This record gives sequence, structure tokens and C-alpha cells, in this order.
Amino acid sequence: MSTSTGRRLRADAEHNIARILAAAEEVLAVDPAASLEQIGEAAGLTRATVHRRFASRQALLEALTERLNQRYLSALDQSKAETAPPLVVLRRLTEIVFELKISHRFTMELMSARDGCRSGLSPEVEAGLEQVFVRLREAGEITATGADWCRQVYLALLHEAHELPDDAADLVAAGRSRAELVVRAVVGALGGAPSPVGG
Amino acid sequence: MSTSTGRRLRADAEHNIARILAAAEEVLAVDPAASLEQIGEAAGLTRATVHRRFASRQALLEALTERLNQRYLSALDQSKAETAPPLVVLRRLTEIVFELKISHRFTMELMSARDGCRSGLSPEVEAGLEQVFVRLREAGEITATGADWCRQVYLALLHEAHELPDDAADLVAAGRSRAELVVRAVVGALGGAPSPVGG
DNA sequence: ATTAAGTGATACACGCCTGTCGCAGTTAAG
DNA sequence: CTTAACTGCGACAGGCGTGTATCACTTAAT
Repeated sequence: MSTSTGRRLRADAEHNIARILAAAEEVLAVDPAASLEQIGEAAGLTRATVHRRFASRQALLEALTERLNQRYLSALDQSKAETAPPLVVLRRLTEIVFELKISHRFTMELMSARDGCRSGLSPEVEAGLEQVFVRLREAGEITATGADWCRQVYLALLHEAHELPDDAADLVAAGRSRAELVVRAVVGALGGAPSPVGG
Repeated sequence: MSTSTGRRLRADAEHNIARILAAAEEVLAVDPAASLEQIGEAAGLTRATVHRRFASRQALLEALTERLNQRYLSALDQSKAETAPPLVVLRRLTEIVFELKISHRFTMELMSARDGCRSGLSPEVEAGLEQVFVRLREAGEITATGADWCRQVYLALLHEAHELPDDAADLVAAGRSRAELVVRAVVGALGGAPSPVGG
């Protein structure tokens, strides 16, 4: 709905849209309540121009989330393309998302802030993620069946691992790789052992 | 630092402080950017009175976090008092914190929003939580050694389980109890199996 | 009952962000 | 080159939240 709203833009205008989005990400990562003025300044543009490209602050934020959803899709493609074993897919995906968390910190948190029960992720991304867990289950790596639960646990552990200081003991134990740590934790959380109690 | 700043307050004033805090929690849970006016109205008081009791918005928020930290401490006491087995302690603690997440939703999220690497939790609460994981490790239930990692994983999984819809498949599998689900996931994530990959 | 504390109501100053104009100058596109 | 698009600049109106202060009134404390 935001891609090509009317007729084609001039090249420089299109270019400025990119600069605004990049600047917004950069500035809002530092101060989530930053004004459009600050964003424009960081983009080397005027507030007026920001308004010309994005009718409202809300519109700008929506453009940011749409952009991140595209990166997510691309990440999913990159990691599962070669029909690799599901654990490898999970590890690759994790590594890419770690990079996204660095370059798109603000938007990541924006999308994590659920309103109600929505995840902020596009349906396509959610479906792609679900596929990863379906394959993990088929391969016997996990036992959990709920798509929501799997996705939430994964993203949560990914996030926490990312917040971890560089010299954390558990990181060393995982061979210095945050991705390794996440993969192990996710597999453990989603059910290495079937059911130690009842049922 | 906020308890008994100067001389004693009159009884009704002290009472109003409690009403303001309760109203703030209630209102901010719905709209985190709500004005002091809205909070005052919800408390049956005027904005002026809110300002009399809390010099600034910032001061009010700090009072909220201090309050929640006290609840955390009390929760830790309640769950580990009887020297119960660590897994039971974890489950009890989880159940209590679930209730806190309902009654203190806003403040929970306020404290989760880390600025830098601080957790928002008071040192006492962090220490108490660490003790729980130390005992879990001594009992052989987990293998992870990092205090930060353990705490973060626990709180994250707790949060995600709480966000889960009531009819989630994994909840049924865990015997309908979110606390059960969290305990299993935490134990799994923090290392049921030592190290399936390398040295 | 007396006094000090507390509240309601109202008003004001201040600052900030948003959204929208218009105009002059610059730049891409054909 | 010529035109239409785009930007910078400045200005404006409107809204909202904060923080402070004053004054009359009510209430707890002793």
C-alpha cells in the first residue's frame, strides 16, 4: 500500500526517501521520541521535506516497519534457500537477524511492542518463520507445536542473547557465537525432552 | 530515597499517594503516554494535587518502579521461604510474577525497557533471582552459569508465556498452567543437555 | 475548637511538536 | 533548453503537556 502510491517520483525524491528512512532509524534508535525536525536534520533535509515524503509521523513509522519486514523476508530466503538441515537454517537465520538488530534497532523494538496480540510481523514473515519450526519438529529437534509460542520464544531468546555483554560466561561456553547460544536455548526451550512430568 | 522525604504527611495525603500510584498504573497500562491530568482524574484528584505529591512526571515513574521492586522482593520471599526444591521455587515465583504482570503491566514494561545494560531491577531483586538459579544449578537442573543470561531468559520466557492466548496448544500440553510451561522452557533453555555439539 | 495541612479551581508562562502554506531558487527529465 | 518537479526557508496556527502560583475552602490532628 505504500509502494508506488501514485505516479513515479523523480530520482532525487526517491533517493531522499531512503535517506529519511535511514536517518529515522539512526535517530530514533537513540531517542525514540525524537522530533521530525531532528530526523530531517540527520538526513540533511528540512522538516518540510520530511513532511512532503511522509504525510505524518505515523506514515513514516509504517514505512519503517514495512522496510524491516522486507529484510526479514530476505533473511528467511537466504537461510533456507539451500534446503539445509533445519538446525543450520536456524543458526543462519539467527546470525542475519542479529545484524538486523544492530542496523534496525529502533524498528525492531517498534515491531516488538505488540498492541494487543499482534506481532508486528507481516503474515508472510510469520508464515516463513513457522515453516522453520515445522521442519525442526519434523526433524525431531523440538516437540512444541504452537506456532505463536515457537516464534515468541525464538525472538525473545534472540533478543536477550543480543543484549548480552560480550564477555558473558555462557557465550564463551557456546563457542563465542551468540547464534550458537540461541540455537541451543531455543531447542531446549521448545522441547528436547518430550514431557518429564505427566501425560 | 523516596520513602519519607521530609516530615510526616497527613493521613489523607498519604492515602492519596497510594491512589495516584494505583491510578497511574491503571491509566498508563492503557496509554503509556497518558498525561498527568488523565492520571489525576482516574485517581479522583486534580492535576495540581498530583504535582504536589510528585514533583515531576519522572518522580512519579520512579515511585512506580520502586513499588514494583518491593513486590518482587516480597515474591521472592514468598516462594523460597520454605526451602522447597528449586524447581518448585521457580514455579511458585513464576505464578506470583504472572499476577504482577497483570496488576503492574505498565511498570513491568517500564522496567523491562533497558537503557544501556541496566535491568531496571533493584540490586536486591537481582541478587535474589540469582540465588534461585544458583540453587537450580546445584541441584543439577540447569547448566548455564551466567547470572545475566539466566535472569534474562527467565524473564523473557515468562513474558512470552504471559502473552500467549489462553487456548495455545503448548499450554494444554503443559497442563493448562503457564507457570509449568515457563519452568520447562527455562530449564530446557538453560541447559538440560550439557553440550550436544563441541567440546 | 483551633491550627496547620491539604485540596480544588483557575490561570499563566513556557516549550515543544505537528501540520500546512507560500515563495524563491534549484535540479532532474524530456 | 524548457518544463515540471523538488527543495530550502520562513512563517503561521493549533494543540498538548508541564510546571508554578494564588486563593478560598475543607479536613485531619491535637
